[in-house]
Amino acid sequence: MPGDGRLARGDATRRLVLRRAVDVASVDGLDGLSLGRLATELELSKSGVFALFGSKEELQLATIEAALTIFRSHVVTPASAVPPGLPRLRAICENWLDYSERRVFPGGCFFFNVGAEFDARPGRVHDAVASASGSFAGFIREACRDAVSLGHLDADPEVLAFELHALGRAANADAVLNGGTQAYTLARRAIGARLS
Amino acid sequence: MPGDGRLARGDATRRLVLRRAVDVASVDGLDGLSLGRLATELELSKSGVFALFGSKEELQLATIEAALTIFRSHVVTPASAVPPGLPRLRAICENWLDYSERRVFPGGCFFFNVGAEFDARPGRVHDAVASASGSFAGFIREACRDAVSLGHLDADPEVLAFELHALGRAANADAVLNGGTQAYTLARRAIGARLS
DNA sequence: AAACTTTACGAACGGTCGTGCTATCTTCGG
DNA sequence: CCGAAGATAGCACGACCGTTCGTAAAGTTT
Repeated sequence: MPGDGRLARGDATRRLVLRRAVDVASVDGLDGLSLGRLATELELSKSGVFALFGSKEELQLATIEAALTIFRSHVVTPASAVPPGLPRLRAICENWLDYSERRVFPGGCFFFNVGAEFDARPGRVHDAVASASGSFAGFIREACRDAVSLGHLDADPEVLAFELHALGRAANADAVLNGGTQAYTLARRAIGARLS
Repeated sequence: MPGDGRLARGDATRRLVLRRAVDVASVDGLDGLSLGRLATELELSKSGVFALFGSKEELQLATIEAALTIFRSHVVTPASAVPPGLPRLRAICENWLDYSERRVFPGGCFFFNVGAEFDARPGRVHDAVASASGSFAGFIREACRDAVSLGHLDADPEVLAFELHALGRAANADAVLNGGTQAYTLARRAIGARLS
């Protein structure tokens, strides 16, 4: 019986599909996702993939959720393990730049891409993206507040959080668009200047 | 005879189509552009619109070119008219934030959106977007170099240019995704701190 | 006025999209 | 060993996609 906490068998296929879906979406966007393409690439039937999610929108939402899990495991969770204040703030920035630079998603930061894709469209997908993005922004903000209230830094925490988030995203954008690693170098220098 | 420098008369329709195309693309992306949709909305025939450009890719490239003209007229050209150094640098930032905040394109900055859309895909559209984005980044960089060499500021001009560009784009991204104007306020505070 | 080019249209094409239905296959409790 | 239930496949649908072709007006040139 589903819903009793045990894994349904179909969860294996679901995971397989979602793993591919996040990679595809990071390059071609959540609109670039297509049931037929996923099915062909994974040698499944289109209707089988469809049945796993029930609608394209549900597939998109599940893809966001899957990407969020990966993002958290690379950036948020390890940073939460280091002491609050400046050390944690540094860890967040460095983990995020690594996450982008190592291309955990082949198209660069998943949420940067789908955020730009859905920023001006209404609907559940927009809301999910905005919520994920806002949650990470809040995480940075809290770390900045800690660093300031612990006396590690002297700055307006709201502005500082905005700056750090901005620098990371710009590095991702420039590096993916133009290739090379210069953008990460610039971002690290700017972040370093802000966190000293 | 075409190509002799005079305007073909079909340019009126072409302009009409492109004006709509940049608006559509700023919200739904260059892939979200469709010949049929443009034709329906403008009460033209699909084949007529198609014939104006010859292929969808050419339509996308022409749309980028049209957006570039609008962007320049709002941001680059007026800033070029103010004295080089710090005044021009301030003008660039303020013009850009205004351009984003006033929604010259309904989906926010056109090049932010299509940059994120095509950053990881190869092809002529990617190259055109990268070139446009890089050209504006170069414009900021030059203004930063001027400001430093004129003694208006003391900073690494490369890093400063990266920071300013990053802050603007982040303000656009956050404001379009979440609504409200708080992101612009934060960006203006951060930019003001950098330019004093 | 005749010849020709430009501009736009309408119909049709092969293809892919998301979405239903129906059937087959696997799995597992009784 | 059987039957129920879930997972997957096969097939068909209507809609929309970019593209092609033939053609009818409108404008220009001779």
